[in-house]
Amino acid sequence: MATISDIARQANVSRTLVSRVLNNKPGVSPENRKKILEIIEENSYVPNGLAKSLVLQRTNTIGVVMDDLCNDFFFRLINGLQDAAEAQDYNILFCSGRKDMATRLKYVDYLTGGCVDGIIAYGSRFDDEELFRYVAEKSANSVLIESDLSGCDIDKILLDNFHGAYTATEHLIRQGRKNIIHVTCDMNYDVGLERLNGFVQAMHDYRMPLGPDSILYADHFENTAYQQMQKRLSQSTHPDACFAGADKPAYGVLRAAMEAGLSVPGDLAVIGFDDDVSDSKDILFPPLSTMRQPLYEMGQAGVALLIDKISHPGRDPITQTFEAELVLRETCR
Amino acid sequence: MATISDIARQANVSRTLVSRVLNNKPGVSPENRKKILEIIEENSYVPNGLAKSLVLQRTNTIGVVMDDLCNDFFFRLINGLQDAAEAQDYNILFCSGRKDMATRLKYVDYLTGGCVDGIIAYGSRFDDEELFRYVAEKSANSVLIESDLSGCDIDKILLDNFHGAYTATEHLIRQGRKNIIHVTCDMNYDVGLERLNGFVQAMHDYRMPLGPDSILYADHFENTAYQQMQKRLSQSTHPDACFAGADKPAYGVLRAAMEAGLSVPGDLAVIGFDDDVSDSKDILFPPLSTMRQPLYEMGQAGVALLIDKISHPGRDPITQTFEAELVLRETCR
DNA sequence: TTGTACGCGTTATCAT
DNA sequence: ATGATAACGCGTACAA
Repeated sequence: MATISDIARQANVSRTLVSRVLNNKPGVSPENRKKILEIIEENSYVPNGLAKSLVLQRTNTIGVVMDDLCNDFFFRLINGLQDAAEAQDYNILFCSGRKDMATRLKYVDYLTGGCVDGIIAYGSRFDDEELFRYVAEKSANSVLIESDLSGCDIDKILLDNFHGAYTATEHLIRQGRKNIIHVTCDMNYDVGLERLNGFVQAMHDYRMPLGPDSILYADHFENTAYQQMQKRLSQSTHPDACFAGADKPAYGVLRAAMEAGLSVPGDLAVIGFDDDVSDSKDILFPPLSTMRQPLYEMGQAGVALLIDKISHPGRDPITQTFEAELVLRETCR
Repeated sequence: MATISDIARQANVSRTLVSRVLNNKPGVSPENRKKILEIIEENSYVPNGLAKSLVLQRTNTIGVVMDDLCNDFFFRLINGLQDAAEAQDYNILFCSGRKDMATRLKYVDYLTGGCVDGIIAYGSRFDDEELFRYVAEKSANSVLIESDLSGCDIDKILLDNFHGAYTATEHLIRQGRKNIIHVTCDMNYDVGLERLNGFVQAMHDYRMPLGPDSILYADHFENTAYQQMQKRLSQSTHPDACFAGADKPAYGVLRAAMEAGLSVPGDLAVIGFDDDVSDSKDILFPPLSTMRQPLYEMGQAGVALLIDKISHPGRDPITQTFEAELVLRETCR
């Protein structure tokens, strides 16, 4: 690996001149500039970013920690993060902290070790809390997305899951539905509880019946919700509307309903959550009404917040909350 | 940000001692070690990895470049990469080089700038070739997965797509199928062409009829194959077997066939490629027979190759080829 | 326009 | 056991 000194030696100039050429700065004679550029090309020299960052105290790089990368659901989020970062000439790095907490914390240590200017952590799993607290403690420049960690001076991008769930439920109620149920998403995530709470609150506010059969506990797989709904439909009284805590369970509900011969949205209206475009279900099922989570915008906002924090060290933490938007499609008119 | 000098000053010792404590090395009195550890804790000090890597000329980090991260299909690959890397105490970083070539090359420049010990590049899109050549040229330590770039001294992990396609087609032929068709995956990728070639070669070797209707051009979406197959089934003669270039088009074929009232595998046998477990189609469709691509193992092997190259600089490039495995499920017995 | 010298934060060598 | 010093590769005042 050639260094700047090697280049300087070959060009018979000082490292200063080479540095100036590298950074397109003035103060180099045209002849020298030309000669230096040639030698750089010859050696296919790449400046050492470590040394540069060390002296500049700045890497122009953002690190992202999330528990799982390869999930279609994150498509919009990752695109939002990347677009915003690259628009500001930041590199963006992704770490996947699956597995045990020790590995996750090791990645945070790695990232806080100087290779990035700031960290974005995504997720809302209950057992991720330790990770997020660690991030908040170790790194001055960090923002949490989707995780409402309390008691930490840290920037946050949140979605109002409670309000979104409330809105969806309210819509079903106002539509005149009488027997509304909720199928939860994975309750290991904060969002699961928040959405459940929103549902319950809306039902309560409108004096709607809420019994043990009103809530079906599922997760973010289609199958679980499908099976739960099958069981539910074997009972004598059928629900006429369902708010699901995520789109995947909503599809499970749809399948069970259609197999049971129910018409959608006639016999059963369905609203999901997230607007998870990962699956091309449009042929199998009627297009799903859902609470659209603006993940792209949330990713963008996260990066904006982080870059703002980087350029204004010590400023007070900011929390930015996004609202989910009711998108009405075929399963609920 | 506290530095090692800050810690040393507060502890009234030299940086040397602090460094020894940080790296669990002997030569520090118990009292000093205890005091230093306390002060490190107090300041929640994290050593600067940049400076450390600079002097050690080693980062213990691997960088991965791929065009798209958030795709369920990469689940096994990413897990293989991570498991292998972390087992050897390497950090692993992911960069997604979507968008324009300039951005992609920028990430390669970034990675070759010293922040990683080696680079793994994944993909086989035709227009990625420039990227891969750039990687091969700029970084001594790099391995390409799934891309058979010619004329480059670089380690490669390949899948024998031709042979896999040949095997699948051969199986259908030996099963006594008479009218076999191939539905391609995205032909913008090398793998698309290789699998098509394998199909054609097998058909040719066994003297099977091969006409313009024998090949349906699709991509890696379910819909395209679905529509192509619908069209194909509107013709008078129906195929009795189909080898699809990927699992998603295979599902499209299945759907069209089932909607047309064909029995599977009775009227139509189907074999896919990849064993893409991303979708939970098992309820909708009979479990798909497929050529399983050992992505997890390929990821592991890629990391192993890279680490080997790092520890044996200058060794000759190695190419490792994996075979796809025929997994027989319901759609073809 | 050009070059010298110092500092970024760390580890390693060699003293003491 | 402890500490001073050089080195990693780079940017940048400052001097020439």
